[in-house]
Amino acid sequence: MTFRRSTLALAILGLLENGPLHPYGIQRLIKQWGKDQVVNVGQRTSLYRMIVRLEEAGLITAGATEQDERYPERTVYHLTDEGREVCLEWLAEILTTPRNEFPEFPAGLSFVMLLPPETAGELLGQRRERLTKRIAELQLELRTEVDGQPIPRFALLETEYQVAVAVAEAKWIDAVLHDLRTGTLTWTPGPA
Amino acid sequence: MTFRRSTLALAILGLLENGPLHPYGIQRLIKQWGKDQVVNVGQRTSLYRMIVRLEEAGLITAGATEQDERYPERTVYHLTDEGREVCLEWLAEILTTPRNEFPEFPAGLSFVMLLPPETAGELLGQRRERLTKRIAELQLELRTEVDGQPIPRFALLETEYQVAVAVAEAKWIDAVLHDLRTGTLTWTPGPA
DNA sequence: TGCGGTCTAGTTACATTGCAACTAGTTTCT
DNA sequence: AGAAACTAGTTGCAATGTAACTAGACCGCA
Repeated sequence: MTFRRSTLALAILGLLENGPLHPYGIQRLIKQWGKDQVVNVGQRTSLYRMIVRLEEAGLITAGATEQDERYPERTVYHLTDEGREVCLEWLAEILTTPRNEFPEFPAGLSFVMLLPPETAGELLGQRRERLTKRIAELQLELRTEVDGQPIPRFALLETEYQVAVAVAEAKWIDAVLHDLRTGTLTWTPGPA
Repeated sequence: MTFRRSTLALAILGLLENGPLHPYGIQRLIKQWGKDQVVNVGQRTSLYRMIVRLEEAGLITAGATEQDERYPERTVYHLTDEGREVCLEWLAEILTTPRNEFPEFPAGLSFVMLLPPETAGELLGQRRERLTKRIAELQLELRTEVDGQPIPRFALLETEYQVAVAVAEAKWIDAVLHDLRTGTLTWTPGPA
């Protein structure tokens, strides 16, 4: 019964290395640290369900239920030794092995020829604009300070990476837009 | 009842622009055109289910069932006008709007600080090697010929894009590896 | 001619994820 | 006082992913 790995499970285990925490606290922490950019915790449904499954699998255990007057009781979870192990294993696999996750943009690209080249150009132009904004946002994040101190670089690697990739995409689109304008790249629309 | 978009659904509609086809034929075509790099058709389960749902939604219709002596009967599907419309709408949204799909590598990166910096370096070094191979494979694909003719560029945009992104990732990793070696980037392992 | 391997063409079952909506109390702002 | 936003979940269904199983056809070769 090897537990199937996922970014959500990794994030939960990873955060619990930091100390025991209750579900809502995990979600808040992910958001506070900006990790919600790389881990999907939008709907808490998945989070709660994942926590249950992790407990069943023995990777985390429920500790005392904290009782604050004004909040409903909150069960605090701890990382088990096995959980710690699994977390590091996953980390190693994820870092070493590039894996195709079928994002939608390349899939869309592979059907551009259904559109007239001018339309394709307009659409990609819009994407280019949005990418510019996104890059600016990410770069802002790289420069944010907490208590007057910049965040240490090792805690921002994923953002750095996202910038690198987004910039590469933007450059590639620029090249394509150029070739569309000059007519170097063109096609007759419709089924190949 | 707007049909939820997905790369698989897009691929099916997109391929049917080309002419009516039976399920297995769709899968084969996706593989032949190398689109299986960007559209997940590994298990046919999803494909068959998607076809059923697309038909229920009226985006495709079952035509005659082709009867070849030696094969089981194969129902041929056609694109409907609505299907054609939806396909183009999706294409426009996909091309214009960058969307976060939470790949696992950045998620992993955001927990590197749990590992000792040297280990992180080794793991990323392995990734770098595999990326090199992957890039070579993709570039080979860009240069393949069919009947002595190179494939037209507009049919290879998604591969071009994948190369651009993979190269950017490789360069970023190189920079990180450099900074790890020089000690510019470091941290003390364990929970932050 | 029989054997293994591969291709064609699916189905069944179960695990996991994602999305939407609903409950219900609390704090904060205006 | 009322509206918005936060805390802290639950329920239910739709969609996707993963594994494994069936079953006939074809292909090379020993």
